[in-house]
Amino acid sequence: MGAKKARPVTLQMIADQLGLHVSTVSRVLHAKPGEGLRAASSPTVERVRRLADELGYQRNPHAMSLRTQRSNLIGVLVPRLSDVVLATIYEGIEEAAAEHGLSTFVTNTRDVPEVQRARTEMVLGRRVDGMIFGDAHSDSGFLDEVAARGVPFVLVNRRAGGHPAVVCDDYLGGRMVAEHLLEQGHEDVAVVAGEPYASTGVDRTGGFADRFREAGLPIPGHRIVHSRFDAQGGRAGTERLLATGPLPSAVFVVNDFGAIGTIGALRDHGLRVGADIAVVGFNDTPLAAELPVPLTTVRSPMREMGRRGLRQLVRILAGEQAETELLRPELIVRASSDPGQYERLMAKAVKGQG
Amino acid sequence: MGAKKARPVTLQMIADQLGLHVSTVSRVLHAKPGEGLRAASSPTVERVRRLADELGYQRNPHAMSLRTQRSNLIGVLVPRLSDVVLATIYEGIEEAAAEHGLSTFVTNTRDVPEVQRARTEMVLGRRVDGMIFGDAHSDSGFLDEVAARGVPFVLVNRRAGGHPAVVCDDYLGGRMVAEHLLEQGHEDVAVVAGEPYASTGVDRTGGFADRFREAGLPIPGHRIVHSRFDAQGGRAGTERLLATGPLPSAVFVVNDFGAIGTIGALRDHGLRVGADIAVVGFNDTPLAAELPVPLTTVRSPMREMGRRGLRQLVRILAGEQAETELLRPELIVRASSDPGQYERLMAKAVKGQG
DNA sequence: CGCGGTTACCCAAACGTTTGGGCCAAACGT
DNA sequence: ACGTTTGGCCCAAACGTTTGGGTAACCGCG
Repeated sequence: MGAKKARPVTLQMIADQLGLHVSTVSRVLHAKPGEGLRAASSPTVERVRRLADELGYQRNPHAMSLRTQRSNLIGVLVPRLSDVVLATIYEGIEEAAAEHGLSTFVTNTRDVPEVQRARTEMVLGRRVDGMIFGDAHSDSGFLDEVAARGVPFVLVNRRAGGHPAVVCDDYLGGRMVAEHLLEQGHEDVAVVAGEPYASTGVDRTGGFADRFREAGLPIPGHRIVHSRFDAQGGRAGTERLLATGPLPSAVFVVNDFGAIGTIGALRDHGLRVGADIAVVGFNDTPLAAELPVPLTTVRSPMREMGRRGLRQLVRILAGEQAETELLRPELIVRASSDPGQYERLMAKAVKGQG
Repeated sequence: MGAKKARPVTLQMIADQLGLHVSTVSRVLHAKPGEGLRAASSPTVERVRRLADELGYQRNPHAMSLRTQRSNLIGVLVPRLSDVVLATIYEGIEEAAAEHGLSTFVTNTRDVPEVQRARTEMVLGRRVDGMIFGDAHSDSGFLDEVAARGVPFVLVNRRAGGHPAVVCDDYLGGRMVAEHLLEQGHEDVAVVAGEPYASTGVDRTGGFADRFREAGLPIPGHRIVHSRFDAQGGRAGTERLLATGPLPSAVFVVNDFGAIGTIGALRDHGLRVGADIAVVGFNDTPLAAELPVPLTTVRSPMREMGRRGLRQLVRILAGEQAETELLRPELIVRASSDPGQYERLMAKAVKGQG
């Protein structure tokens, strides 16, 4: 392998080759249109530009960051990237970051407070310009501390303590689900509400419960259980629901992956989702539509949330005021809670078999 | 907001406060055990250490990288983080990186060659010490170019062109699936083989097909279709399979998410997975077990793959020889391809209903 | 011809580290 | 007593940029 480790080309090299001073080259290549006017004559500019990309010049970001005290780096904390919701939000963040010439730095905290602290320090140690937290805990004084230290940041997906955030209107989403189930005539419903420290689950549950209360059907406490946000969590939560009292006619799981666990648990109990019991999820994860009984769910604009989160952070970095954004959710009704669709599904199935 | 943006503490500040020279402080704080012995007297060392963490000193990574020409940064390219397989691998990478004092830098390429190139340049522009590719295309001269430039890298998940890689033994995994289906007496099987440029799908299909050929049951070409690696891809591939010729008795989908699409398509055709047709996936994604009819699949050590990938890269960076690793897969038989389990499932269901 | 204003540059300091080489004094060896 | 070691530190250069401040040459103008 003739793998030469050629020393990268620097401004100095370009300057020497052209008989110019390094500062001139710097201005020619990097000065913003507004200020670099008197940098060099246009033939010189031409020569510099040509040589620069002939040699494949790439600015050394470390030198630049050192000098300017700005790294163009953003730190992103998420509970876990293997959660498709956060992964998708991150895709949005990264996309938008690239458009702004920023790079991102993402790390998993598993929703463990000590890890959040440790990773935050680590990321800050990397001298990022700002942070995006996708793992905010609503109780968290931690974020207040971070804010007090003057670190610019925004929250995405979950809100907390009035810090600038870009989230889905989870409360509204919850109400939409309630509205839908009420229309279907459900009166005895249950909620698998997710982790109590995450605003997502709490708000969704809140909107849902409020709407039912308004309909004169308040949801009793034992019909609301907390659980982890994954399939195992949904399964465990559902088992607890099934263990206490009679079967509800519908269950709202605040997250699609949880809903899959719920579906598994119901199946184990011999219950047919869509027929014996309605199930509704949240997020409209790609596989919701592909499940054997397609899942009713609320579509939240995940990628857009990431994009806007980054945009807000950029505004903060520019010294502007950030504003919390509430993105609009959309209810997607499928067979898991719609007898009409369920019927058609089964009809097709029977025909296919015959 | 009393958000003071205190200038971070530097070696210089510590040195001044202690009446020492900055180089002494540097050696005290950062010299490796072997070489820093004669750096300072132990009382001095004590004083420096104490003051450093009293002031909360954090080494400036940009200055350090600039000086040492080493960034302790690793660039990671994946097709998409919203694919739980890659996300999990990345979790492993990140975990291991943290243990080695490295930070990672991950970005999505959507398997689009131009994006791969562009992102690679971008990441290299950030002066990473090495790269991990999770999106290798088997045809790719691109990786050869990268190697020729002397960039240290390893591949994970997919192998290509003899470059150092850490992958699951996909060929063996495919054989295991074939073995299992042969035991169940299947003679007419089909494969949804994924993207032709990804070694994962190709190898899995290869192992599967070889085993069937050895059993005297070669798989005809029209029984193997290519498709994207997600649910939509699985669905589309399956539709094509169903459109051509009689129903196979089993279908091997080289990826769990694809399998979900397959299940959706079969359901639309009125076919009961596990009864009318067997389905097998790959990767043992968390939801495979939770599906209404639990999915037989091959467990691949994804997180471990990430960890080992990073370890190999570290070895390369240390000047050692990297070696390609083949991780052992494990067959997980569930109801989607096991009549016994399927029976029990249905029995429970009926009992639950009664 | 002197003068103000451009134009087209150069200079040098600074950002915070790391690191090879000094230097001085004390301890040691003979 | 006199070299030699070694402990404990300091010096200064270097990494590649950015940026506020020159300055020399030239132009137009009165």
